[in-house]
Amino acid sequence: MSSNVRVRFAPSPTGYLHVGGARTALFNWLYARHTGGTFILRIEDTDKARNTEEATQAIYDGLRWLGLDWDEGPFAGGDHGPYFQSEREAIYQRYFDQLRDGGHLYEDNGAWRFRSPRKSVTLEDLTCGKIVFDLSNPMTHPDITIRRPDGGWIFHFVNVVDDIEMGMTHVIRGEDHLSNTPKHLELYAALGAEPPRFAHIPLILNRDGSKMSKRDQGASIAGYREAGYAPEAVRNYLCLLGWSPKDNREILEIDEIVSLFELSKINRRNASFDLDKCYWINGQYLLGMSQERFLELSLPYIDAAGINYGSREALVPVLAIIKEKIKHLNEVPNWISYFFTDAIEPDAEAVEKTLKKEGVAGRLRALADRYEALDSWNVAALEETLKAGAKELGVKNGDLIHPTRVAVSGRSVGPSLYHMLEVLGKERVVARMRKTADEQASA
RNA sequence: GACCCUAUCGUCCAGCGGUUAGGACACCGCCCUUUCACGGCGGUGACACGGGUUCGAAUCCCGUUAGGGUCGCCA
Repeated sequence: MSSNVRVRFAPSPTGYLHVGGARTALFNWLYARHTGGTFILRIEDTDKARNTEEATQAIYDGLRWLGLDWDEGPFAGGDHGPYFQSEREAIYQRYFDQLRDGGHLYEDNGAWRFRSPRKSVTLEDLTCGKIVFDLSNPMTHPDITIRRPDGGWIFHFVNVVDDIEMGMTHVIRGEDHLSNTPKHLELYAALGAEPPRFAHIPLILNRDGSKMSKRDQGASIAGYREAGYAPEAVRNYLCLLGWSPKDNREILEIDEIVSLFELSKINRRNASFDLDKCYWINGQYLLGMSQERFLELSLPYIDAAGINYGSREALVPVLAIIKEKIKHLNEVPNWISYFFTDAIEPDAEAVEKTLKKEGVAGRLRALADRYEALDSWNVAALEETLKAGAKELGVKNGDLIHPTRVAVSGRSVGPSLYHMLEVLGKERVVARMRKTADEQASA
């Protein structure tokens, strides 16, 4: 399916990729993919003083991480370039001349301003509906500046020019631009251009209702990667902020969201960002994803932690037993480290609570002996042996389970004990149990 | 202040003239499980307020209030 729909994400590289910006990009991308149109990335770097290379990179990284591929723009090419406003000087000059020759501009202290026709402007917004703006009062709606005394261009002008030049059919942007739209409409009219259709989407606020800014928790897209979120989970959550499939489902494949997505179904209310919900969705994704995907996503965190796992194959059974236990990928290293080293650093609290008990050393030795004698090393045999051992020793199952867990992993929390023992292997399990028993006996 | 947008559980969404106002997160119980999670069952919890319209309003209209946005030689 293809269409003539052309939409764009036009960030200004002055900070990091923010969830609000990512959501705007996402909705544009969804609409392009839904309609079979074209998604364009345009970098609005007209403010030389505030633009940075890192911020531009963060935009690329964030969009790629979320899987929002663009069809035209930096790296992608396209025949409507260049895609950096800083490289479009000649185009702006041409449009500027057109406006000036048409008598729409006047100079004011070296800056150039656009003379508003001072009429009422009607916007047929695809998500907000029909809105009429009365721009007749110059006190409340002053003429906009389009060019600085130093020759630099102002957002309103270059944004409109580029949307004309790049053939945009729809402009999907944050509601913070809603009040700017009548000015843009005046510009389109003065330039004799057909304006695109507009769709203003609600803003994302903090839990307390305040506007989300770069400093707020959860604001930076890069932060989600660092915190161990799966990109598909964050993307799913972002889709739900202002849009829904209308049938109470929340975890949806992106392909299905693409097919269901429509601008008219976007909410009108600002939404506040709920980190708890995003966290839960991430857990759901981790739970539901394939072992291969889990491995692929976990690897960077494992490598960063410097765990010497040998081969990917060695990682597979270990990751398989912790996958449903964790909610964040950055927890993976801590959950698997003791599978790949004997240099365990025991958790002091766990040792104190479960190992510093009367008779622990003896019980560990007794179970270690039984385990050593085992012919088949599997979950069923391990469980059976432990329970039989507890019976013979006259203790509760827990009196063996907890010390064993701490002895072999150094932690009180981990995967299912029997699965953990199975993957660890007889040799290491027996050795660690005996070593711990010796330590406790001599302590 | 002017203009614009918005108003359903604490949060995110359903609802679009007649529902015991539904789901999810969070929270609180219970079950499962001698770890931690997952899962299951149940519970607390909302139509901002005031006027209309209508036989009947969460749903339509007006006002008030509240929140957000815009009013830059930022984008």
